[in-house]
Amino acid sequence: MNKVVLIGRLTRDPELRFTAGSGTAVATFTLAVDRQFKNKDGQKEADFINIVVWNKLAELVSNYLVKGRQVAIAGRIQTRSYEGNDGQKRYVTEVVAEDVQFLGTREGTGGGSGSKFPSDDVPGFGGGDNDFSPIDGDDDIPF
Amino acid sequence: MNKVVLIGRLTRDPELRFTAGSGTAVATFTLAVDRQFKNKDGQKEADFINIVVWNKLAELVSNYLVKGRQVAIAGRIQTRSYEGNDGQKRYVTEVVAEDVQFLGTREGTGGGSGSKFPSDDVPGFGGGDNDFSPIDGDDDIPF
Amino acid sequence: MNKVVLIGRLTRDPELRFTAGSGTAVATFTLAVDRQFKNKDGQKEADFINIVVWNKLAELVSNYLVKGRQVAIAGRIQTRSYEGNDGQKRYVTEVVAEDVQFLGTREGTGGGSGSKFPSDDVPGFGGGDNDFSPIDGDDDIPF
Amino acid sequence: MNKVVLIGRLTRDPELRFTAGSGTAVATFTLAVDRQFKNKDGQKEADFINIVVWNKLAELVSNYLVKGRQVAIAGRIQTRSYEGNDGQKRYVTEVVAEDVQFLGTREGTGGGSGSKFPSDDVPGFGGGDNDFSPIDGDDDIPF
DNA sequence: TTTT
DNA sequence: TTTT
Repeated sequence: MNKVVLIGRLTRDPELRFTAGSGTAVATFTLAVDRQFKNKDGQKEADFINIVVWNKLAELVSNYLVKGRQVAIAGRIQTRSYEGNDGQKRYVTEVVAEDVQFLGTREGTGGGSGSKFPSDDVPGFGGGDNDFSPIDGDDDIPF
Repeated sequence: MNKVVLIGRLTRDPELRFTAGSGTAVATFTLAVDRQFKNKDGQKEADFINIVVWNKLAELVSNYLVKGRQVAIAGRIQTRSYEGNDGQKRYVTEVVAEDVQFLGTREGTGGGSGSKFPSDDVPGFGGGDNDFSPIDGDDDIPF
Repeated sequence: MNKVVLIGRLTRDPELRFTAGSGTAVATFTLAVDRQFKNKDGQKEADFINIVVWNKLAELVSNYLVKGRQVAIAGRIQTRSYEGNDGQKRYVTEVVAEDVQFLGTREGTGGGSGSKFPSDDVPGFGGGDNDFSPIDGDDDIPF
Repeated sequence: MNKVVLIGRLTRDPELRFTAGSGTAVATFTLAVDRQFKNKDGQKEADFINIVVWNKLAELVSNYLVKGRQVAIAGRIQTRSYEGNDGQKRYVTEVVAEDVQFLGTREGTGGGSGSKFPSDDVPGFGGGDNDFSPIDGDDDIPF
């Protein structure tokens, strides 16, 4: 059992890549998730959580999400390791998104890098309450 | 919104420390969480997720959990950064446990490092279905 | 372990009551949660889930939420039974909300019954990303 | 977004049925989920949550789970209505299980109705840490 | 109608 | 009795 639900805002536009082997689409971005309580200095803080999305959902995400956009994500925590430049083993913890629900509106985007948000006529994208199908990816990871 | 639920087994006995400032108890351990699907080579894999527990729950965890023990954890994902030995900024992602439910029995422990599991007479520890109160910690982190 | 996360819209304004014994505040409303997949007739459906909120969070909810407002809720499933008018035992399943995060903006409210949504000056209510503290209630239930 | 995670014990053996139309398998049972806190009388209470499982997972569940068995369930809350015997509309809230993870051991079963729990040799059933694939069902519901 |  |  490994279940995660997050609501936050993209800190940058998603990056879309494709695996070397099968050309599977992978999108990555970071989600800023506000903490529930202020810290001892009264500051509101956030956790910056790396998100990975596979397949068709990766393409949707990279087509329609931009920096500043608010989303809800359901998925699982995944850990990986890789060799650092210094030859040291590094460990990475990220969230593999299985569902992504767009929240808020074009107005709430925060500007980012130009509106890639679909018009209200795009089928299935009018309400900000879209929920995409589960995906999964087992390919070599291009990052 | 930042919610996590995990079921897995401790890869080692918990480590218990205390914050410099207020002496708040903090326990840390790693949870091996089996993946749902085998990889392309037919191997069962696991994610190794770092868990942090604060206050009274930290003491319970370090008193009663040992390597190999199965637990369910509810909490939230937290990210931190620190200066590496090489002066480089490193990022850490971990799960702050707010509830811990002990699962399985002494038999299922896998041995670990001697039985610290409480006898069935210890009030509130008989069934493997204990659920502890939420805790929170905002102190300086001693690790 | 009993954890729920929902995102949906209020089907009506919240109802606020107070327990007979201690005068504890309890708010109730129904959340329409869109299903992920259309049914066999191609219709989008929703689940209509009864929500119960206690204490200070009940008052916040009844002060600031109106019909049509989108929210994220974290909590737990609770079952109760009561005697029906016909003397039959009836069973109720509802979600006790422990956190409520307001989503969307005044514009997204759908009007409902007049704007009770707080102005952007109200401390802690500007962004639609407020998350309130856990609450709990063990009083006699006035509904 | 509609996500649920529960850990509890079956109050009875699962019931297996098949839809009229396509003969899809559906299993139902009730899960007793212990509450985290005792009530004002110091009693430990539980919530009794109805679970519905579809397709191949329904058959696994009905083959291997018995009354008393501890499981973790991930899924979603679903509401339905039906006509009561008195012609009145009744509302039902239940959890559609998408993953089921068996917990505990044969010893922890509580007997129920004879051991249907698979031997440790059955592939994929040795550890009590099996996690089955997501399923979904959209058929007419035979209950 | 409820489990350990 | 249901929301957008």
